[in-house]
Amino acid sequence: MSEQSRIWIDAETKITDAPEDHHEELRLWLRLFSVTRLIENDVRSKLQSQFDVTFPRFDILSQLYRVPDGLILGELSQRLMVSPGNITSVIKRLMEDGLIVRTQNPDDRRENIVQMTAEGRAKFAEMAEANEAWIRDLTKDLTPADIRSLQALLQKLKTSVRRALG
Amino acid sequence: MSEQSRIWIDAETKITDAPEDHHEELRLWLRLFSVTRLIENDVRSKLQSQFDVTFPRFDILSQLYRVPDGLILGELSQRLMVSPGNITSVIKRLMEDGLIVRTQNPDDRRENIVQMTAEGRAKFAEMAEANEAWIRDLTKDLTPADIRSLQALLQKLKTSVRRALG
DNA sequence: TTGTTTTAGTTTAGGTGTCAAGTAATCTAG
DNA sequence: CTAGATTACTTGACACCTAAACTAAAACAA
Repeated sequence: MSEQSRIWIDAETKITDAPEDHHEELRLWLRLFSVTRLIENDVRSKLQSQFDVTFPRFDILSQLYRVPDGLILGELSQRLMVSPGNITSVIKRLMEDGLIVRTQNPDDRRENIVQMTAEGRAKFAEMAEANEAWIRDLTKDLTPADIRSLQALLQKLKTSVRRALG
Repeated sequence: MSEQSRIWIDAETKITDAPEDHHEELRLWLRLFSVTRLIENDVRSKLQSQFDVTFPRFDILSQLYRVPDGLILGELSQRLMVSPGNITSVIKRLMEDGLIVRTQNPDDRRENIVQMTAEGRAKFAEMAEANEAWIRDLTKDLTPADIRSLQALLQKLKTSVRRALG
């Protein structure tokens, strides 16, 4: 097998090509997963090389950027869909970098609010702009109508998943 | 904020609701990412609790299942879109579990072919069936037409991404 | 009030992920 | 034939990630 042809093979390429509808949902999931990973890998490597920031840190910053009053750690964990135990350590490193601050809520000392520093906001603004340009570039073969349709269908899928999860 | 309302907030919910088309691509990516993570988290936790297998191991097994002759490590790495260094350690553990075997290619001793054992095939068949049922359940609010449209649009997106990546 | 339960976050153990540097085998140009 | 590339894979350092067990604070209930 030539090197050139191998590049285009991935997780969803090789499944049985049965015309019956029985496996279409699985095929859909495999494609969803693979295209997401493809984009995520590209974004991650660009964030790393151009801004020396990891994808998870960027993810946290983008949440906090839109909420100047900050978020409780648990809220952050739910929005990012990652475990609470994970947030703890990533937050610590972002604090060490001076990009966010953390304050205990005096009215409920269990809660800790994190928010961005001015430095964090400035750095994130730069990254976000680049990120948006990357995404526009990656999606440039889609028409506005494609994007609207995809958006709507993904919303419908998400609703379906959430309903199934109870 | 009530607990009930918080559950439904996540990465793509809170972005600015500007009606201009300028941020639609980014919004699309955020939704794609969040719905993928939602499904992946559910599948991972079910694989763990019901079969004591991790998502990455399942991912490797599902590739090997369809290729009885096995795959070279590098091919596996490309298909799964993960780094070669990663494959090494996951493969080692799958071997220790007796689910796969590894053979050096005598014609090119740099290459190592991995393939499933009978035990691996049997265990995977069970998991794959459960997995397909989970996915059907998660997607059950989508019509066959929805699924076909999504499939086609994701294919178009993937082509766009691949073209952009060169 | 006081004992129980719930909630917010941390810690630990272990698996997964990248990148970069390293090794061994093969290829290739001269 | 042989020195320098290239290819396949491994290793090590470090970052993420989850689940489960833990601590501390607050809420609740008798």
